[in-house]
Amino acid sequence: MKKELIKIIEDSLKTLGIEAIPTIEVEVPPNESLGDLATPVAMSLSRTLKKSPREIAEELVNSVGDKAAFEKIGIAGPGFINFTFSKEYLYSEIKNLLRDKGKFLREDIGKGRRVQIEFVSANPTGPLHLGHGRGAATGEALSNLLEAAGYKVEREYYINNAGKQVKLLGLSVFARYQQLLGAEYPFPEEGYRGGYIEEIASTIIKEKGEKYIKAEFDEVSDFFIDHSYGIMLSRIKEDLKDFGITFDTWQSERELYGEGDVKRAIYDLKTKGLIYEKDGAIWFKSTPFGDDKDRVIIKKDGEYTYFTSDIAYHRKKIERKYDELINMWGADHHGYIPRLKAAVEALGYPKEKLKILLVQMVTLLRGGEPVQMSKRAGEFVTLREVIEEVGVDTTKFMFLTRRPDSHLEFDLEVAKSQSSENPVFYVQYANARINSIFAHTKEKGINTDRLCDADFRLLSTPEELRIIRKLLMYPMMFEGAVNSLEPHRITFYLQELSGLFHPYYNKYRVVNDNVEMTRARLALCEAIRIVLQDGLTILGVSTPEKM
RNA sequence: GCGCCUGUAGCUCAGUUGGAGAGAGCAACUGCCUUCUAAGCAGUGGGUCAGGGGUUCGAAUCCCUUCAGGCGCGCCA
Repeated sequence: MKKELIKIIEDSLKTLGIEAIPTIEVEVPPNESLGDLATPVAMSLSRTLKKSPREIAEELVNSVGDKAAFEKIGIAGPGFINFTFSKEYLYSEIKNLLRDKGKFLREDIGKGRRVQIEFVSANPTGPLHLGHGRGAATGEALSNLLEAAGYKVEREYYINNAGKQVKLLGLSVFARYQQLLGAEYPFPEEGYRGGYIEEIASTIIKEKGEKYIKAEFDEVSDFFIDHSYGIMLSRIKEDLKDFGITFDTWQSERELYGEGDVKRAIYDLKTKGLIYEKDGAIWFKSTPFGDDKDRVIIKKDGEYTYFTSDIAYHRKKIERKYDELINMWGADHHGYIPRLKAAVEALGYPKEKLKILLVQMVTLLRGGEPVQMSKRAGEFVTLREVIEEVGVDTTKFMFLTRRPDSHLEFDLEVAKSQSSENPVFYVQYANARINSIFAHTKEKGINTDRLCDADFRLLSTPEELRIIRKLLMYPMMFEGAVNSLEPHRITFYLQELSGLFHPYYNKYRVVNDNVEMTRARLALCEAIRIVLQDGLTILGVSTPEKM
């Protein structure tokens, strides 16, 4: 719809002999009585052509070639050109949708380009909390969206299993282990205090008995660390699975050390003269690449920093030759962006290749009161608890009806009390109702084959035409969502589409005495169902047959 | 102190990358189930787009500034 219009506008500009044709912008007019689509192009041409916008608009309108596609073309306001498509055009497009939905719904924007999306990547030192859930839902929806747009998408989870944090996890479990067996052992100051630490300690007792009692931690640390983080990681995987999130690859931080990636990264920087020593530590000269200070990559005590392995990690990503890299981070890591981009650029890669999307914090409330989310203190509500309390689809929709970079207040009481009113059900219900209509046709023995051949001219009520127009907007909305990397646009679109269907359903009977009319309306319902299911699938939300 | 994000209806949030008279859901109130699912429908009320300047044909959107909230500024991850 949009593409065709742009072409028509371009053609008529050419007929007018205008040489410098700008990128034609097309938008939806604020009021539907004005038309289906509008362009402000006359206004932007006004300056270069030294003519008034309305004058240009009139010339442009007069030179439109394909008049049959439009019912009317009007000029309004300061010089907007409003296009109202003809019914014939709408009918032929809806027919295309039904005939070949893949071709209609999909815009091949990616053209097979490879993109890797790294998201969640929570430290395996505790269960996933709600903030991780937001990243998970958003990352999954974005991945699905890009995949639908013709990108080859790889979803990756980066496992921080090498540093101080997993060591602290091991030590926390070790301390609990000793305490459970009645041995005196001081719990680490900064240790993880959640109940899961004790659970892990108990399983170790069950499996290994008192084998490690009164041992030195340093001697058994490998076991405690590996065992503990292994359990945490498998729990995280369970949580993600139950939340409906899948990953293609799991990159381990340890592996980067084991396979020499870290050494190679340092070597690369060294040969570029970007490494120096100061105060007993080794530094990476990141300031020439836009960072505000240089960064330590090997500490005084000989240990690497987290940043060092991250450099290696991103070097490896780039070596894998993705056309684009997307990292989805919690917004609390935003200060880390300049240094990582500096590293990417220092290694000789264009930093535009790496896009870092921030997902803002989730403030968890219960009845208006903030709930603590500190992992260390062990007081936090897990993602699992939330989805058990309010449901997977509702939780996802809570996240996907918001811009990722907006702060979000998630009140458990509100989420629960509203869960039956949640917009997700409104959309799913529209789909379920349509299923129900088709179930009804079966009982009545109505032929639902080849609905694309129905007589669309029978769809002439304002409601029906409005629905058709909305359906035809889907590709335009889809393209916008892809280009801006904003899956939440789909969420809003689906609500709007459902908001047209429900009143229609209420006012008109799809299955009625007129066979041809029934088939035409069934065709419309089928088209709605196709779009609803496509959108919900991209969002990672289920499409129940019945509700 | 510096940097990033946010401020739109009572509440939670959209606002198509600068477009036309500012939207949705929830909450409140009034009606609608013997016919394809009432998780629905029809209707009513609700705004200084945080404040102030600027840029231009045109600003919730861009720039400056003030205020408010959140988050960062480690040889932690």
